[in-house]
Amino acid sequence: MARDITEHHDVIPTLGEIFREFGFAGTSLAEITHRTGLGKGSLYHYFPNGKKEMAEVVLDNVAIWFEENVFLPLRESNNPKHGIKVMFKAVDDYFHSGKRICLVGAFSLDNTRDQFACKLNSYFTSWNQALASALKRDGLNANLANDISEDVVTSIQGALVLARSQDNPKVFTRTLKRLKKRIESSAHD
Amino acid sequence: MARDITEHHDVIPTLGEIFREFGFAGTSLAEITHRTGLGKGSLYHYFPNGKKEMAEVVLDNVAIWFEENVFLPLRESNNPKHGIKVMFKAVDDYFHSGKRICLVGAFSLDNTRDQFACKLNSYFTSWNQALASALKRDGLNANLANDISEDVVTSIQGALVLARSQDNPKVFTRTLKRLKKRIESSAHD
DNA sequence: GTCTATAGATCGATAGAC
DNA sequence: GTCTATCGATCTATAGAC
Repeated sequence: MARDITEHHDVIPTLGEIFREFGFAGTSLAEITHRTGLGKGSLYHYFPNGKKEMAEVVLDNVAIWFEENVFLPLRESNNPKHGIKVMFKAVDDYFHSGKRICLVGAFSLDNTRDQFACKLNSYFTSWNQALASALKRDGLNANLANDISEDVVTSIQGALVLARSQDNPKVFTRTLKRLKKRIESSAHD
Repeated sequence: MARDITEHHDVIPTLGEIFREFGFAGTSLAEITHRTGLGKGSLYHYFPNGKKEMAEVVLDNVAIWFEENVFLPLRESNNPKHGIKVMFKAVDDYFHSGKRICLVGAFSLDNTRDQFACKLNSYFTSWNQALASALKRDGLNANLANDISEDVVTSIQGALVLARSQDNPKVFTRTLKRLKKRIESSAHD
């Protein structure tokens, strides 16, 4: 685990943005020293296991953010409809309305996946289960809730891919709108 | 453009699989020489511009495959319903029922995107337009056709991300099934 | 703690023999 | 055409001064 770097609390988000931009394999320590302003000595002081450990810390922080801002509201909101609304707002903010990619999705696609398999897996599993939980509490039967939940999480990931490939964030915002509608209309089935 | 390599027609698919496994930045010429059995001299003879040109040729081949096996049936099938059926079958085959990722999607996520922006963009645009065309000919109004088309292409990409991250191809096959149903039911609105 | 210097491996790409 | 040898750059990681 990385040492305490509370004095450099801004380093972790920066690392995240670098990994988003270059991918794991494409990120070099030279780029990291440049963007963080920290020399290699400092970086290895905080992250003795180097680049891999930096990525792990970043992924942990992503997980914490989603746990607090997305999964928890979905699981524990008294009003599940409100929890879902919170999710959509948080997701739209987090991904900058389609201009920012999902690090977990990006890491999932090539063989860097193998190094972080557990974290990547649990991110999507947690999201899926939390959303399904909210949908069930909202009155949907288990099968339909799981179905819609997988559909939503899947579509969000795909929309981030398309938005980036087309350089058009609106693909993402359109998808979010479509998904909200689908959830609303499914409640009346 | 790469020189004629008809005598090594099996090299391009191999290159594709390597890029799928390691990503563009993560693919080394050492790995390529190892997996293709060709020395660097041969590789640079066929691909004077090196790794980037190899990726371009691979992306071109992907585009050709989808044009022939997916986009063309969607656009020109006398029976649009049949064209859509062909699409789902071809997609399921191509992505090995969720065990194979989409190279275009993978290249879209990090900054390798910038080098291939045009090819990545046109892949998704062509798919979207071809599917929307089939849906319109099947009787849907333009707005709904575009909506569903974007939904389908997006969901397929997302499903490939999730299937890989969860190491569970069934996420992909479930998604295809869901999308087929959605298209069927939308025809009756 | 943070830096510079540098090791040691690997990178993409080229040269030139055959 | 295909290979080996090798260049110069860049990579991750470490060592050690301060």
